[in-house]
Amino acid sequence: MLQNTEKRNVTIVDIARVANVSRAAVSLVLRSRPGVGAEARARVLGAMRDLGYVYNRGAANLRQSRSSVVGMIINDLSNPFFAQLAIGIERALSISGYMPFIANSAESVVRQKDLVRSMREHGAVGLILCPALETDAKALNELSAAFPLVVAVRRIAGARVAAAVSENELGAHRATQHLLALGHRRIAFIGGRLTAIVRKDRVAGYRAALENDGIALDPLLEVESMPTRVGGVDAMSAALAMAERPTACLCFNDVVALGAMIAAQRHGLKVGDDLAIVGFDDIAEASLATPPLTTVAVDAEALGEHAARLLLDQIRGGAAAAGSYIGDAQLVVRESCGSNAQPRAWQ
Amino acid sequence: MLQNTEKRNVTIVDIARVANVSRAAVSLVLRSRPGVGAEARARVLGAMRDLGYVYNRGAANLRQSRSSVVGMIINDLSNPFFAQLAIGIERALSISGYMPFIANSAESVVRQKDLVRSMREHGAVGLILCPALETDAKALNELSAAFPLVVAVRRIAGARVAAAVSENELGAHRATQHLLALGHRRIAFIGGRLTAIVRKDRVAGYRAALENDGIALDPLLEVESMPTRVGGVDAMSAALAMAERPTACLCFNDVVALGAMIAAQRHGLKVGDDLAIVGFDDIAEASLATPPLTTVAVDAEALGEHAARLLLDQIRGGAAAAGSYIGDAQLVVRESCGSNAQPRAWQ
DNA sequence: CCAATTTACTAGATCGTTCTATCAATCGAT
DNA sequence: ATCGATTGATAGAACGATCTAGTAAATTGG
Repeated sequence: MLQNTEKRNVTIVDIARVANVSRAAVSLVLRSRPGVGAEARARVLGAMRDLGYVYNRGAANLRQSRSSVVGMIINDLSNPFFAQLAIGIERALSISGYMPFIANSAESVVRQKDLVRSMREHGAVGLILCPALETDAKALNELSAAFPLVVAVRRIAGARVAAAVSENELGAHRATQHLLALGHRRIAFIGGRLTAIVRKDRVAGYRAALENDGIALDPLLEVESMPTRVGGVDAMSAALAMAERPTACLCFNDVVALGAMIAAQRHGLKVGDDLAIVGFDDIAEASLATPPLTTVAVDAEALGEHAARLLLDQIRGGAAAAGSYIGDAQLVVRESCGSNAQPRAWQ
Repeated sequence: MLQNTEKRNVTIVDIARVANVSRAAVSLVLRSRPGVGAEARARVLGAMRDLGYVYNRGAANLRQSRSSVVGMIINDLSNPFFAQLAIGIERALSISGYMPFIANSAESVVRQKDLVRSMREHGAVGLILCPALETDAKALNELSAAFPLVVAVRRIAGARVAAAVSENELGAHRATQHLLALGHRRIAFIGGRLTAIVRKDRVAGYRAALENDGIALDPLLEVESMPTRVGGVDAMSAALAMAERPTACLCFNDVVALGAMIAAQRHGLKVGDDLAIVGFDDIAEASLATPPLTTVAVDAEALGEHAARLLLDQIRGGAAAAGSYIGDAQLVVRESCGSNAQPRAWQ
């Protein structure tokens, strides 16, 4: 096998010279277009193999002034829900012929800003963003005006941007109704940041369900935390330190719920018997927890697929499209609110 | 704010015209190099802001024939260990001024191959690869000869490539010794693919520890599976269906161990009392499982950091460097092998 | 057999940036 | 004054692909 001489990488000019054709002919072969004969094509292919040619997509993009890379910025890759979402988006985009690049903002708005800039500089034709907490709506609107953008999972207050999110209010309403139907009257909302719209939506569903049953809201029962496992531990510890403990908790999401379960067990409570816990997302761990976690299922793959579709519409259809997708959120009853075998025994 | 006319994006030529300087001057300002006066620089900066200029890194890379993007291909982003590794690598690379792009091969060698090609085409200057199962060693050697490459976590049989891995054999040895010290004599190795070197190394440590105590190896006790949670469920189910059940299991990794715990609980066994389970990796879930999982801790962040360093050495130092890093693997005793409070009570 | 079409192929311009010269001032220092 | 540095600025050639507009030969068809 011929080795690259290390000083300069092989280009179509080298191929053209070896195959004894013009650059243009090589370019046609590369893109498998008609207009070049079988024997010439064979010579080109042979030369490419022999010289170890690698296509320079950057040069092609420069000339064509369009590329096929799209960016994907995830706020927290260590959260399995977002990892799953990233996988879903990646798959949907790559079967449409786009090359998605994933990056992790780790909930840092400054890192997120750098990443957005970098991806635009690298010629991304669009961006799917799971925005970091405290993302500025104005900056998002400006970005969206200049550039195909879809936000996923989290809407941002005041941002008029295409979005793929889920039925947060309805899902939380269903979960709360379930807890009410089980006889609970003192139900807490555990975790999540106050400023996050997702939390506001879920809290709205939670409050609506309580008020519908004529239960007075207690602000103390809405505990803030980071949307992480340790956040869940903290928030639940705070809730259990209250004078009048809740008997059931709707958690901001599953990782918070898993943290909350840890905290409850540390306090000697048996989740399911002494305390009911509901999560949100239905990540893989939820069904494997002890006890298995009752949660509101969000189909991350579907969310990813629709986010990808919204982005492609925008890329292909100009700046016109700015639709949105709202995915369903169904309650999945497991055992963290009491054994499934004897539901509503109190009725 | 001036809007882009949508037909053509603004370039340094536009900036130069507006600021009344040459392209070269704009380029100097962009890279904040000397050779342009204060007032001209101010005019350039103003024009950039007004026109909404975005730097075209592709064009710059083309001219300089070098870029700052490096690729990162992860075999399974849904495994928190690899997600954590990805985060570690990303952080290490980005503080060195490189722009890492993450992609997920989902254990598919064909997708992995496509991704490698795509990343080279996009001008990546190097690649950190967590190879998919069944990755071909020859292809890897050829790639490494032409291109800075580091494999992380998994070595590949026959591949002479820079690698950042962990003390798999020693770690498994330590874990097995721990189980032996607790009095176990029938110890299974659960999960992982037979062809994976990581598994071979861990099995080697497991066997060595058993033989060192004069315990005969039983091939039936080494159960293969996919290195996933469902793989763990399957493998443990198979192990529990055996005539002579194991009393302790060393699992290929933590996700397998978590799956194994599920299977054990389904069979009515109490993990820690009826059956001892040890994992490998120490992912975040390990300490939060019920019971908390005893495991062999691998520092994913450190592994990522060293993988990044190895790659940077190769990029900067030419093809010379091909060192490797082997990270420590310490046993972390929790409760999945019996309560920590009364260890070795049988002695 | 000649015009019209198709096929195979190519030279040169082009994308947006950086690099290499080169040039005209300005500034000291001989 | 004159020479050499230093500073500020610039024109034109790269980088590696694609696109446009064209040419020469082969094929069709009446």
